[in-house]
Amino acid sequence: MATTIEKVPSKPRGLTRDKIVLAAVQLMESTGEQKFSLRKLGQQVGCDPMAVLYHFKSKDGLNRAMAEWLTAQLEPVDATQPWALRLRHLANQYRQLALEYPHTFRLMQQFLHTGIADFRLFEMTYRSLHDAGICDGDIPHISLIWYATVYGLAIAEIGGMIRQATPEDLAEVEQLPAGEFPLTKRLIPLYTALDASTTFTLAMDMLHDGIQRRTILGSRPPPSHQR
Amino acid sequence: MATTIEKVPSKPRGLTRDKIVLAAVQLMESTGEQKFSLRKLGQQVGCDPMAVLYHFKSKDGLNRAMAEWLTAQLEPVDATQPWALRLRHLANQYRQLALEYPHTFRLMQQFLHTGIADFRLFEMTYRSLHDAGICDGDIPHISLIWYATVYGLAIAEIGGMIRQATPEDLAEVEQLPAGEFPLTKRLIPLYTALDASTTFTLAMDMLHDGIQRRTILGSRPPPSHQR
DNA sequence: TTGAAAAACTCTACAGTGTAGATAATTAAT
DNA sequence: ATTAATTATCTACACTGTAGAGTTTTTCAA
Repeated sequence: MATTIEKVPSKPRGLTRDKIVLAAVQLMESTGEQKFSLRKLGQQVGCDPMAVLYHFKSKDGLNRAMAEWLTAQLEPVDATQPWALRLRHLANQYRQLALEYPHTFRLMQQFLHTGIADFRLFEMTYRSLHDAGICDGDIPHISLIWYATVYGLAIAEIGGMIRQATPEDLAEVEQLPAGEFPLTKRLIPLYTALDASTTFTLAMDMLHDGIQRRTILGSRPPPSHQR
Repeated sequence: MATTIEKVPSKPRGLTRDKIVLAAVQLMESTGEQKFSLRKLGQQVGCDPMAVLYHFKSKDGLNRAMAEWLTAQLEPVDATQPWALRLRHLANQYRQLALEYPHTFRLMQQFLHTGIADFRLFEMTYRSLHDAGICDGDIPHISLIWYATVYGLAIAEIGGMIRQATPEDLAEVEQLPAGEFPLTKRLIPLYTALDASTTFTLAMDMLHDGIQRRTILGSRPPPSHQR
């Protein structure tokens, strides 16, 4: 069933897949996922809603194509740079993409295997980890961890988990019983000045340090988790 | 607008909120988010669909309550254990929850602030990080990173990103041009024996090692990221 | 016990959704 | 020019969340 190369059946005239996808992404970002609908999309691109459904078999198919488009926006990293810089650059691209297309980005969670663009990115990640000195046996685990972390951070940010505390947050914490939540009460003010990009950078630095530590040259004493 | 303590308006008879939420979670897990509907839920609990909407103001409100219920399933960690064990235990609980309620778990992403149950968990995390020796100024960043990572890993697993490679995957990679994807082709067989729980454990170990390294006692030479 | 206010629940209706199936318009190929 | 295929539209259907009015049930004071 392999989703190999789609044999483009020669598209004569009218609206192309690309135009529809682009309009779909724009609509998705301006209305949000809830309000998004095929009818509105059809109205936007000036065609019957069913035309959209002809090009992509279903709404699901359209969503997949949108995710694929997003993935394609990521540009390849410079292979001459040191591995850590490459991963940092790639991670930042993911974050930027999430911030620019927050609603569409969530689709990337669901449709991970969107096509060949993914393999391009995987290969880049594998290459970086290999250059870092990670042995083949560990690369699958670590590349998955890397992606899960980047996605997790990006979605935590656009989902509102990583954000500055609002006055409402402060008021809410204010009402908590002091005895049970001493640290929450002490720390909540620090959230008012939180910088999300700092959080992201710190997270990736910690992860990359951890990766380096798993290499032969990376650590003086072998890691030896205490358990 | 603080979501403080809901003043229960004395529920006389019939179906309680709890029963509805429980049935909703079960329905969500048996049908998936797409097929879930208020009408089916009403049929399941034996009442008019509008009764559900009376107790929770909207479908959104119901979803929030479901997320809240999930959060409440997490049991407090033993405060006498060392900090790393506590965090590990909590992380594993999250993972187990995600594996048991994959569809409902995704709602937790959207509705992070679900009530007081969250603060209980936050306080536990803060306490662990504090006991680890993290200074107050770093705790917000690191606790956010911790949650983003745990969520990211859990959702990557239930979303199918962290999984063993299928024969279809192998066939798909087989067709890639060898020149451009040497590592992908070399590594893909390793995915057939991938163990997701190992990946999860490794990720959390790396994160916790990184946390320990950020403490005063944790590292011989101060981290000093090479850039 | 009675009356009335409040709460809990149901009914009906409506605008909006994705999409199957038949139809029409356009393009390509012989 | 006549097919045949592709591309786009139209109609219809089952289904969705929910507003609003109506109905039942519970609570509680006189």
